[in-house]
Order: sequence, then structure tokens, then C-alpha cells
Amino acid sequence: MDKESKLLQLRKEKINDLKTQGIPLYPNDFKPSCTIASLKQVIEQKPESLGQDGEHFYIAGRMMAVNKMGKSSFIRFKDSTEQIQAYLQKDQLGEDIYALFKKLDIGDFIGVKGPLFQTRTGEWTILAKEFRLLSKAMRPLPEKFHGIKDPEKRYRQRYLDLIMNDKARQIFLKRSRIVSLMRRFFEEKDFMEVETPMMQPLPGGAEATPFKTWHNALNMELFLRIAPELYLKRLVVGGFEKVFEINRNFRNEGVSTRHNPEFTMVEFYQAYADYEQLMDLTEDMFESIAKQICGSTIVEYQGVAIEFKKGWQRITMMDSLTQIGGIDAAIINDTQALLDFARDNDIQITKKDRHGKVLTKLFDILVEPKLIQPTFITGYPVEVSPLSRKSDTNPELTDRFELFIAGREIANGFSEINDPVDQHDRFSMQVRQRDEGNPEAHIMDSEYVEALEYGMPPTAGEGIGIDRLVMLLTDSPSIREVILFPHMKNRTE
RNA sequence: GGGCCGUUAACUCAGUCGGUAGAGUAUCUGCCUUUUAAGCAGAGAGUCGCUGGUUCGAGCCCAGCACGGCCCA
Repeated sequence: MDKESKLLQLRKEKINDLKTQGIPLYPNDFKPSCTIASLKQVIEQKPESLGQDGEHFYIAGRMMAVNKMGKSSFIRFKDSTEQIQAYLQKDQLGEDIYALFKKLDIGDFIGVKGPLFQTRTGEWTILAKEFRLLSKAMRPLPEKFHGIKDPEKRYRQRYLDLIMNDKARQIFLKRSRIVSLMRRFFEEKDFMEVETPMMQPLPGGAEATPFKTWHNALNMELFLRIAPELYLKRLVVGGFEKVFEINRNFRNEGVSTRHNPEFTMVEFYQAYADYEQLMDLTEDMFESIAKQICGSTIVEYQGVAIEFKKGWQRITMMDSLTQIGGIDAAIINDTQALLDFARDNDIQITKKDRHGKVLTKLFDILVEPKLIQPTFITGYPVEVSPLSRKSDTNPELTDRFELFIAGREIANGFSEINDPVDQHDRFSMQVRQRDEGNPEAHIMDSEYVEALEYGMPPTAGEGIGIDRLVMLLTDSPSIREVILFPHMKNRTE
């Protein structure tokens, strides 16, 4: 990096000049008396108390625009809350300070002290009686009007995106509030927040390829978790009857507009509840969050109005395949006929796949993209649900649902298996699938089965993809817009 | 993994038929004490993603590679 742009060289020379003059470039003794947002509140509430003879305020922020007009200047600067303008006059500040100001750049942090006044056009402005450099910027900010648009640069240097694009800022403010509302929702229902291992000796709780890592001192291989599920249920065994965890999961698969290798889920478990109660809970939570974040239960996502008000459609996978997927009800139970149907429609399904798996694959392609309004799909086949309790009325199906919104999976929940014998059989079935060549099939977790052998109360649990929920509530077309630092390939220097 | 598109100044973007690289913003110099994307006058700024090829000559055509975006699997 010895090759530097002229601009950067000039800045460094300028910085050296300031240093030589004894001007502190990075002082840390200026304390703002209030934020810009709170100052603006004062302006709104009691403007009569303000004016050139009024109270002085200490305000700090990053300079975003400068209008130099000879012996006086306007600067626009912002802190994390708002932006405001200040008026700097040579007469007020003195020769030296004004000369210092003239050497500063957009992007520098500055502190201003003074009263408020109104300009000719009525804009409330700080009249600078004191002016200080608080932190020098070495590199120039992107252009003020167009900001920064290059998606690669926005993601790799998110700080620039956050400085220049208010829309990006708003997305992450909303994300933070969504997580906070969710946490409050669970706490108010007496759920307890817990943290379970992110590094696990056996990756479980989902069908996915894990990341591997190595613990030196223990001399063992570990996996970044693909789900917290099996640990959270151990806690239910241990007597914590309502638990939730908001944290990252890691899945070693491709990146896309809907997938980031690490993503955030909330997973929660409630003893003595069943999957139907969790559907109710989910409706309540989403309706409440949508209202508080978007001000309405109707949220526009990519040009489509989505209604979050509770009372969402609930339909079995079988019914969805015939009613939405357009499959003839006559062949729905005939595996061979379904395979023929798939072949005729260019849907790739292996012959090895059992009936339930065939149904699920057909569902993914024919039904899922059409589920725009919030919809619960229920009645998932046993083969694809190794941790879900079997239905009392049909042992081929489980007491499970998935939630779809805007054509994508948002949540997955079910009544849990608490029969250790059943769980052991299910794992065995998964192990057979693994032997048959499905690398994502579940691993036998004997220690988890042992935990169940000590007895787990009847329980239901659910996981909700927070990134995808944030996408919906912020009208973001790509998951990268809602993850601060989405994963990217290394740039080769 | 496949298809399409993109990569030019710090940022946003032009660049015609292949003929020595352009604008706005930013920067630098000068003027300017109520501006609003301030204004006026002047100046500087480029490994055109990388590597090869074709050509007298390549930002432009061809091939490969890298990174990114969108779509598909």
C-alpha cells in the first residue's frame, strides 16, 4: 500500500502541518452538553428562550458539508441522532481558530459552543463562540450528494454506508429495535434467556453442513453450531420450562440474497405447550412487532402488501400441494406417480427419496414461492422431521408447522419428541439416510437421547429467522442489506 | 456449479467507429461575513480490475482470471 492517491498524500501533509503547529488532532476533553436531537427538541418546544443572547450549548459531531464565504462559513455536522448547522465568523472565533477551521476537511469531528440563532431563511443555527477539532479524518468521505452506491464497497466498508446512506442506518436501527421487542415479548411471557454452546462436538438440530474447527488444548474437533435446539431441550429436561436464545447459527453453504453463512435465529421452547399454541404465539408476536416497527399490521414488501394481523391461513402440506401446487389429489399418495409428475415438470428428485421427501421437494418448488401472505403449513412427513413429535392421528405425519411469508420460510416449529425410544429410532432412520448418501441427514446424538431418558415434559419449540424477518419489515430485497458485515470473498491484493 | 450484467479520478458516472482519458462532486489557489447540492475565477488529479492475445495503435475487440450484482440450480 505504498502507492497512495494524491488526495491522501495532501491530507497527510496537512495533518503534519497541524501537528507541527501544536494543534491536538485527537483530543478527548470536549464534552457535549446535549445531543443534536435533544437540542432540536428544545428548539421545537421553547424557541422563545433561544437567540443570540440565550443559553450556550456544547455540540459535537462529524462535519458533513462546509460553505466557506470568506470571513464567515456555514458547516453542517451530525452526531448519531441528528444533524444541525453552525455559523462560524472570523470576528467571533479570532484569526487563529478561524484559520484552523479553514484547514479542516469534511469528515472531521468538531466541537462547537455557542447560542442558537435563526438565519435569514429561518433555519436554527449554532453561532459558534468556540470551535475545536475533535478528531482528524485522514481519508475523504464519499461525495455528499450521491453518497456511496457500489454494493461491494457498501458491504466491505459498512461504516461508509452508515455515514452516507441514511436508509442503511435506518435498517440497522430497526433491526436493533426488532430484536429488542422480541426479547421483551419473551421476557413478558416469563421466558428465560439462555446461551448454549456455539461450538459443539456433534452438530445437530437441523439438516445442514457445519463448519469445522479445532480445539487445541482439548485436542478435539468441534463444529460451529447449525442450531441450538438439542441444548435448549436439555435445559427443558433440566427444569427450565420456558427458555429462548437469540444468537447466531452457522451453515456451510453458498451465499445468496437469502443466505448468509452465519445468520441469527431466535429459538424458544415451552413446556406443556403444543405446536398449535406456538402458531398463536407467533401470530401475536409478529403482529405486535409489525405494528411497533412499521406503524401498521400491513407492511409493504417489494411492492406487495403483507398483512400481519393474526388469523393467518393454516393448511396442511398435502392440501397445499393439491390446492396451491396444482397436483392431482388422486396421485398425492402414489410415490411413483409423483416421481413421474416431477420428471414431467423438470423437478429433480432422486428415486431413493421416500414418499415424504418427495412431497417436501415438490412443496419447495410448487407451493413455497406462492405463499406470499403469512401461512402456516402443517402436517410435515416423519422422514423430514427427525425431532418432531408424531401426530396422534397419523403416524406418518408430525405435529409440526413452518411459517412462510413472501415466498420464503421464516419459522419452523413443532411439538417435541420426548419419548427417548422414538427419538432413538428417528436418529437411526437419519443415520440410514446418511449412509445412503445424504450428508445433511442428522447424526445420532446418544447423549441427547440419554437426556430424554431422564424425562422431558411435553414441550413445543420453534425457531424464527431474524434476518429474514428484518428483511420483511425493512423492505430489503437482500439479506446483505440487514446484516452489518455480510460475508464476502477476500480480495486478492 | 450455470447464465446475464458490472469493475474508468477519493465518490457518482460519461466515454461515439479501435486513434494519446472526460464531467459533476471532492481537493488545491485566489475572491467572498446569513449559505442551503452557496457562488465566481483558476489549477492539479487516472496501473481504465488483473494477465495475455489481435492490431501500426486497445478503456473499447478476443481469451483467461479475480471481485461484485441479479437470476437459475
